[in-house]
Amino acid sequence: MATTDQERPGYHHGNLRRAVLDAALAAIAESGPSGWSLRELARRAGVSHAAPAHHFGDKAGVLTAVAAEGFELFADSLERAAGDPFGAGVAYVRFAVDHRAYFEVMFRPELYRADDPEMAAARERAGAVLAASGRKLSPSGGADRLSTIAAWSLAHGFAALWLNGALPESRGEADVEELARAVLELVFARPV
Amino acid sequence: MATTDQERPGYHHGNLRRAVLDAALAAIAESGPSGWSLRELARRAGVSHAAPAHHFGDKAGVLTAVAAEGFELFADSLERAAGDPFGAGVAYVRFAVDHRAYFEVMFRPELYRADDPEMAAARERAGAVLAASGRKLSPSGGADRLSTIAAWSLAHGFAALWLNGALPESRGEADVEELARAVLELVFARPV
DNA sequence: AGGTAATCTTGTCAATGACTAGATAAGGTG
DNA sequence: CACCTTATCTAGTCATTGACAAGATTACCT
Repeated sequence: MATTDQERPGYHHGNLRRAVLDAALAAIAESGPSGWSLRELARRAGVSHAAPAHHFGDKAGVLTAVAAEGFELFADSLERAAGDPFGAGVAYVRFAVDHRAYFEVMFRPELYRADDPEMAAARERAGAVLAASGRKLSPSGGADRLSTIAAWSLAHGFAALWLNGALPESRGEADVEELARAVLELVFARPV
Repeated sequence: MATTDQERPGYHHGNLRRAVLDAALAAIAESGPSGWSLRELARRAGVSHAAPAHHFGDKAGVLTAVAAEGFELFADSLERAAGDPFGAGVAYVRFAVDHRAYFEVMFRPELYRADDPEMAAARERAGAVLAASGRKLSPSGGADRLSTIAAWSLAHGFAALWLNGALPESRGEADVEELARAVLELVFARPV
């Protein structure tokens, strides 16, 4: 998200892969994961319309790279919040809001190549961190899987509803993190 | 979802609007809300490539109609399940799974005209039914709004994760309704 | 019967995704 | 330094698409 447009001297861009990814993230943030064209990314990066294909193959390739990078960043965020159990839930929501472009791609596998190895590895890393955080919510045995699903669904649903504007609160000046934490505590602040 | 392809005698289709909607629903179920073209819908309905435009204007118009119809059916489903409080949550998830094509459009307002009056009315009806169901979960005063958001987030998140295959359970032979009910009861089967 | 509006067709245009062939540069090896 | 291999990028092409315009056909109403 840094080196998008700089003077490009010669034939070779130097960092086209990064530039296209950044252009894609900007475009997704502006108009969703489908509201842009490969050729537009090429224009933004100042290269010919077919240049991005060399790095990503096709449009799905760009989105695969976005998802892979997204899951890496997501895992990092969740890890940093591994302290308290609510922290992971809050971090989940915060990531969705702060890195909306990544988030909107990550959980829409029909947009990209879900069998991409690099992407799958990143996704599994995030999944592992998530599962570890979930386990802290219910040290009891037995209902573990259920309460993990519950916590995940709660965080994911809140994030999704917030992002698509279904919650009236998201159109006011409410603070996402505050509200998310309140909801999580309401549900999980008792022994489960 | 009935009169898709029948012998079309003359110049006029007779029920093109319905036919295009059904074709859209089938196409969405097969390849998502963006994996098809207006012209393909026209081909499926057996009309010229520009015929659907008369009824829907453009692609967003088709998706607006899908969303409107979806919210109507959704409200119906929720109303039928208004008996027990968990029923609404289960019905939420069941609708998402049984009417996936509708659901995948409804909560993606960037795909259609979110200010369409007919669509907004249907959405608000569904919202009202949902709020009424949520109120039954917490007869207590005070935390009402929070627990409504929690219940909604839980059901929505579970449905979303199930649909996009993020839950390993959704790839096995697990029963959605059973699992959804278990999760809902785990979270809300105690005084809130 | 006649007119009006709704419905559908044909034709068109710029934009797009995907592909091909070829040009240019970078890096290593001798 | 010359050479070669490979990565990177450009230019050109094609079928498809969304959107629009103009005109043909039909239904409906009086």
